[in-house]
Amino acid sequence: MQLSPLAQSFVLHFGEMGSRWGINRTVGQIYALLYLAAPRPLCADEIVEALGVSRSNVSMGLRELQGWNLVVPRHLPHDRRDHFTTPEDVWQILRILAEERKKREVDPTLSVLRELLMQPATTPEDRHAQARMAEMHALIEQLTTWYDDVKRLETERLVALLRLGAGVAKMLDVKDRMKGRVVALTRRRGAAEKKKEG
Amino acid sequence: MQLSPLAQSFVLHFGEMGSRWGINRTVGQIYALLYLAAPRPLCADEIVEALGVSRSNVSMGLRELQGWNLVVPRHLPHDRRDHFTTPEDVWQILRILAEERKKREVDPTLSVLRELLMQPATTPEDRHAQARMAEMHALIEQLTTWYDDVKRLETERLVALLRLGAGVAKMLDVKDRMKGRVVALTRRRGAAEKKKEG
DNA sequence: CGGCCTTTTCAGACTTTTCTGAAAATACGG
DNA sequence: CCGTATTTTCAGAAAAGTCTGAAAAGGCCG
Repeated sequence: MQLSPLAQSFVLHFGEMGSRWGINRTVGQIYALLYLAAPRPLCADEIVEALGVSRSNVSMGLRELQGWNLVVPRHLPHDRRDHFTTPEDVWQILRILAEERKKREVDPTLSVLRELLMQPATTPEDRHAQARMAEMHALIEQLTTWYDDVKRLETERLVALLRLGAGVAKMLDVKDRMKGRVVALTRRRGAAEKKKEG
Repeated sequence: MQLSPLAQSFVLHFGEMGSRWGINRTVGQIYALLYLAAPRPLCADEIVEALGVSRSNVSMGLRELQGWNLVVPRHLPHDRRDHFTTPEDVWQILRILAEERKKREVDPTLSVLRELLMQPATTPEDRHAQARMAEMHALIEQLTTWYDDVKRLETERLVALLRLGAGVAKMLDVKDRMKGRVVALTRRRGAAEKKKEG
């Protein structure tokens, strides 16, 4: 499979971006290629040919991508070779990406912060340091709580929420003005257990 | 300045995480140190002593952090040396981080996608590739539009929005049930220009 | 200006990461 | 089982990134 200039540009761009995203060039390129091809699965040799990298490099890249759940293996009938593809739905990809990055980039920090906050602080410096850590911890908790909540929405609702944007904040004002009437309505639908209203 | 074990752990963790975040170890450590010390600014030599890295390394690290707007220089009276600190408010830090990461990690992709989508597609493969790119482009546009909207909120409101979480989606349901009454109220306050209702 | 203190630059040493080819392992049909 | 097709592993080459010390540059005050 020879890449068209169009696909080539896309693939090369993802290779470049790879470094900024903390993945390596080849991995970025493989992903880009599979993304473009989706839903058609490619086998390793097609990837080798399209990208001009070694077979072993592709093997390792595919393994890493599977570790991220960004690529899934597929078996085609009458073909012994493994084939690979990415989930087709971009919103699904977004969810996976968010989940995996959280797991790798946020969770470890959260757990270190928790641990350090448990330790007794003896000096004023340490007390100050813990106060700073507590602020960071609270922020991350708030973000991850929001994320855990939002990620459960079906895509259609997630899109609606995004489209609304800051409009939500305005709705909060409205809610305040309505002195609890919307809240009451929401409760009636069994929705408001988890949140604390103003 | 000698680091306590508590501060040490925090700093080392940020050093480690640095690689996953696409920044280097020293830069991560310098940032962690300044974050803990904030609002007290530190001079380069204090950083050198605390981290045990070379003066030149600190100089480069500080420059990078200034490029990210995560660290700002300060001049202390009666001291010719430059001092540095991070913004004290974690929400402010979050905003800066989001903005800079978007600039480096999202915007370039968005512009590549736009460019590639402008090009005429001749083959069926290219048409398919462009369709895939269009999906990705639409997703990113939606996310950045939401982000541009939300980032303008004052912190207090942003927090309220986060606390609400997926509750927003429930509010959307309520809105539907109320057959436009909330929308009308919102409009009266001049908030709903930009969004398309159901 | 000249001396002193501070910061920046940068060539190259060092470290880490990426990539490859060759060999080993695995899977599968006959 | 055997032979073939395919994938994985891995040692080391290559590339990329990080860090340092020495030297240059910058800035300030007398």
